[in-house]
Amino acid sequence: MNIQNTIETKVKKGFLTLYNTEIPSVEFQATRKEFEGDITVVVFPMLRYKKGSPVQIGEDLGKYLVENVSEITNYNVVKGFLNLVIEDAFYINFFNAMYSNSTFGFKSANENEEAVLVEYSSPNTNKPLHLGHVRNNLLGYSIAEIIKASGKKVYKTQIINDRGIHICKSMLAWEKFGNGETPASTGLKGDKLVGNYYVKFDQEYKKEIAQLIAKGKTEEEAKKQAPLILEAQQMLLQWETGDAHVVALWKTMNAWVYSGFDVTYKNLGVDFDTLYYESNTYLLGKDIIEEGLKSEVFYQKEDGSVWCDLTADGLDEKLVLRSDGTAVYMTQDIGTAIQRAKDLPDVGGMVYTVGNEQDYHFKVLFLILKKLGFTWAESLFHLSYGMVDLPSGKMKSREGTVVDADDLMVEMTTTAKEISEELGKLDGYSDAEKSELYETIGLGALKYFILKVDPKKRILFDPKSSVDFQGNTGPFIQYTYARIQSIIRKADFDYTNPVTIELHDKEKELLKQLELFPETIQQAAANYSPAVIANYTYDLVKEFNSFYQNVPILGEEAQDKKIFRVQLSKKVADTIKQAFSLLGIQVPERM
RNA sequence: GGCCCAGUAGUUCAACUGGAUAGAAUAUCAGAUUUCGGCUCUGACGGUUGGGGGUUCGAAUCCCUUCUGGGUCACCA
Repeated sequence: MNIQNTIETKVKKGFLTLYNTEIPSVEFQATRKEFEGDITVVVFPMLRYKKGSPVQIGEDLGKYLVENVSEITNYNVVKGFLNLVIEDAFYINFFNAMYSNSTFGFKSANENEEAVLVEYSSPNTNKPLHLGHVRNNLLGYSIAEIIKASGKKVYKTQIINDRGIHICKSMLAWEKFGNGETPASTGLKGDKLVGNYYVKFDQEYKKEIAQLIAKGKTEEEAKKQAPLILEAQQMLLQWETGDAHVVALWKTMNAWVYSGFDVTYKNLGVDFDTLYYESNTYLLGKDIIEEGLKSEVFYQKEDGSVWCDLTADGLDEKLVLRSDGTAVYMTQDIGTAIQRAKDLPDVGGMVYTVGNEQDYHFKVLFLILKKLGFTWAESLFHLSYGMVDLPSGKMKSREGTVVDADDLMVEMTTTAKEISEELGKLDGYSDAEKSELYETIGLGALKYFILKVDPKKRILFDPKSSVDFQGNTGPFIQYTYARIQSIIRKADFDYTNPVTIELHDKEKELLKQLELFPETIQQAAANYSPAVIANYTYDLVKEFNSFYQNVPILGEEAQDKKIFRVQLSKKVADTIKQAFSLLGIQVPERM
């Protein structure tokens, strides 16, 4: 069924027949546009097994293939590249086979295969989500969808960092300065309200520090002795001992934040299958330390602290338990990973979507889990991504230079509205339909802009000019989709049955691009890169636009060709939709 | 300072993981299309892949070295 596999087998056989030598594999690539042919065999690697002129070997193989593979009609050799021409019938058959397959390219989850857990988002509950979280969420959601489409069961999860000194800061500031404000009384989103008090704390704290310094303290002393920070620390202790008042306040304020996050997640279009709360997991991991000590993965220092020596692996020594017996971040993460493997027994691998500033942390975490001997520890992946910078520099939440996630989405939607109204093709759309459309376009632009870039690279985000609506952008692709829908609406004849025609060059190119979709999904999953999907989709759209410009569709006179072209257009539209669903981007019927 | 990541047209990004003359978009310029939606298409211009060595049939990709930018090296999370 796959032409490449067929050819590979034949090439191997041909090589054996011609030179009496076996070759383990054959290297392929798409034929460059300037040469005749559809698929290319690279001859150079074969020189290892049979010395000689690559051109001669190419000629011999080409001749053999034309004689022995019915689908190959012609060949030519350029340097060490053997270009093969595939007959139209092969592409037509391929098209007819996949035309009615609505999940073309997607593999359904194999029950026997291990599931993958994808963690993303994982916010603190003391402030709203910002642009950095947006990249995290989009990446995490998208990679989960891609892995799912590649044929694995996926669980989406996040760990909510709902406890700790940072939460106490917001709580304390609200108690002191809040006058009983609530989201209901202020009309603010819960996460925004709580975030304001986090900022408030910092402002007041700074004042206190300044006062103490004026009284002759050093900065370091002042930071440690300011009454507010002492109170916050006190509050954290009370929380840990289960103080009724503090716990009640904590629950109330966290509930506000969660309802705020829910709105943001819904607008972003992301979701989760399971949730973990740090307040439930922060004590995990200690018992593992005991076991690790017995199996000598860890060792104890004289003061009682426990360490893992990773110097043999080129890393440092890492603390896993404090001398007072309390846990550190690493302890928690070890415990949480193990807990998840217990909760979801079919999980065989985990993906952590976390920024690249934690590269070292995850390297250490994975190594420790391996040393502890967990089988799934071999399949852990840190989906590390670069920062999102603004033209004005880095985002700092305390300095108010963050781009808020909610504001950003509103801004994108507004821009989409302005542009769409200018072009005005929306007669007959209700206001509700219109605003839904603007959201589709605005978010499409944002998501595509962020996802088309390799995760590892940092992004410079200019809200004003970076998000374009032309060229390699989400709206450009959405537009192409909408235009195809327009054609389909106008196709008022029966085009359901398969036809056989002679292919136009543009049609053949489009079919080749469609054929790549399944392997593109696999590649994106293997590389943990939504960018692979984004770029594929863009290439498909470009190929379609070229076809659209050069070949009449509804205007074609020959009935069979007309039918085929409508089918082809429809399949392109379906594939765009499928591909975009992997990026979490919707497509409009009209725009 | 040690370790990690990035460096590709003016700009934003690619390059099937070592393959052909490094490709798109954008911007600029020139054209096509009274036609299925003028958010379309076709050209032109634009490159010492940060620099220098090496490995081989062949390097943006692998190795060494060097420069620039970022991150990280807490009994913080």
